[in-house]
Amino acid sequence: MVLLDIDYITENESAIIRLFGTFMTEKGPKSIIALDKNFLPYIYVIPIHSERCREELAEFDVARVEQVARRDLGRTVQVLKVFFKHPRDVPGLRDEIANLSSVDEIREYDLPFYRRYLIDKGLFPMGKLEVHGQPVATGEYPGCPAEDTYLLEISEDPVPLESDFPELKILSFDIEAYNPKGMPRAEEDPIIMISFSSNEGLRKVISMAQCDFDFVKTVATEEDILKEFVTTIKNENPHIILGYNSDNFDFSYINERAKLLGIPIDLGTDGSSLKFMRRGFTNAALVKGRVHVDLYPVVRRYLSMDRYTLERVYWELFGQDKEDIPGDEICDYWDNGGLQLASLFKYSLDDAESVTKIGEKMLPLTMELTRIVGQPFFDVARMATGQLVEWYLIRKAFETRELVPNKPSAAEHSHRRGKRAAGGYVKDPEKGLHENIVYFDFRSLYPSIIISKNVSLDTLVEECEEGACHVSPEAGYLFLKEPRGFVPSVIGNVLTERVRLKTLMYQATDEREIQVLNVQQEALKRLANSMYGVYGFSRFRWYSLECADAITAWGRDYIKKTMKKAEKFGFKPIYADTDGFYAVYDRKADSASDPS
DNA sequence: CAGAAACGGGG
DNA sequence: GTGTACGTTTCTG
Repeated sequence: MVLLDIDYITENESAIIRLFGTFMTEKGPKSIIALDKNFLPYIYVIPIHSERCREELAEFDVARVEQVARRDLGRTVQVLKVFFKHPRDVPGLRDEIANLSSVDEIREYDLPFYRRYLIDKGLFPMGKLEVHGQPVATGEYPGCPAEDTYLLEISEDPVPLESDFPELKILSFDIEAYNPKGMPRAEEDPIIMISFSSNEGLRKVISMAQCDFDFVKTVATEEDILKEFVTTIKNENPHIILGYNSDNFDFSYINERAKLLGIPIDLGTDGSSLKFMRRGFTNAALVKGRVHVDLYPVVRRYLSMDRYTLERVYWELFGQDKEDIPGDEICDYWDNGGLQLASLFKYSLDDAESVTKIGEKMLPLTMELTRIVGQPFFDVARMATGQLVEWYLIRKAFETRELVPNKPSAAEHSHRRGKRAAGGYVKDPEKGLHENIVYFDFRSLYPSIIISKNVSLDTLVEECEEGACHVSPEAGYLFLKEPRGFVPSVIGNVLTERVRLKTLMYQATDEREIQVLNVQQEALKRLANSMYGVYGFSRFRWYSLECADAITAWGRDYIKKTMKKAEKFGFKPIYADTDGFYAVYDRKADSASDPS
């Protein structure tokens, strides 16, 4: 099966992991839910005194305790792996355990259960895996009553398989609501149209209004629009549902109208209804077993524009204007009928089709990041790059038996924000119109410094033998040359893998293969380029003012030295920023030979 | 000027 | 859900 999503449910006081997937049958793709009953949540406890700690832990209602060896800041430590009976036990018990007199510190106590599962089992969403086990009749598990879904209880660990990009069915939708007073209010303003577009050619607009277009499906009431909305999605059975600002607008609006009118929006492959997850101050709309992706946050992250309206994004990606009906005129177009109503139908469908097109352009990168970072597509599509890097490192830490540093407390966070590392070197540009400009820049300056100077939390030392350390300019921080630090080794591997993929890409002849390799190396580039920020980002688990400071100090040192050298050859710098500078060639100043 | 509040996308 | 965005712009005292 291809792993689309993951969560867990509770039955008889214990947690059951649900792997939502899809597999091919002769009749087309079929949804599958694989259940795993054999995974327990755990945290690490670093004891002051191991025996005494085990005695104190015996008083707690935990499943079991194991002693294991892990790496922490360059040292091997013996830690206790404390298993709990249920994820919900963790928040309460961890604090009590942290306060025990025999406990120094607790670690990895706040990783969501399903993410822990993916990491520990070596599974990657959007990748293939093999599952073995017993089929289960639907209805035997809470929340698994969907008829068309294959339900399986797994008897051994899922086996991850090598796989190409999965071919996924994408269904986009867009709603129009009646809005006589500006933005529509869900308590009173009805939905008047819902349009669909799929990557398999579906074009459909549901409305209670009539129109001659073949894509229009006319129904009697708003209730019927919502029912037809649910039926269409169930029939199309897409892997991915796309919208634009659908987390906060379309799905929220549909949910509120459906509640008001008593229509169930049971779109999940387990038969569950639409859910909303609070992510900070914003919502994410969740359809179990399918991946709902809101393209708005995706586009905001990957494209740099002044505005992110659907029209602007479409223009940016395809260089074409899109027909637009200003928001406050939609109710007039609806009320006036005739030609105006017809163009409203066209506009609505066009929006859904634009979403499909934008999705086809933007999703491959998100898909690849999902397969590298190893967290659900749903989450990756909504994660900031800092989060992506962090979850990538957490997985790498598990693979190399490193303990993950804790998230900063609120106090620690504000303390970190108080003092920030100095930035890159900037030389203000010299005024005037310059000719014969040359540009010099370091390729991936900061990642290169991290690797070559072994800048890492576990290599930073107070003192060291002559020649055994890299010494940073200015503050003089010491980083051991050996062994390789955790973050430098991860960045090193990412860059090596990227070089390998680029080599394969240049050798490849198949157009599709070239495209895929290109997206893969792009994803790694994105990851490597965000990784240098790990030390400077105040929310980050691997934050280190010393490391951040050392990196920028080396950066300033390199750029200034390079500029000085360039000046000797007659290049006069006119502007510099962080990892590069602009210079004009001044023949008179050139004391050396041919500057080329 | 600093800190608080609003904003984004959507109709 | 082993949880609570985010970075930037505009307003206010």
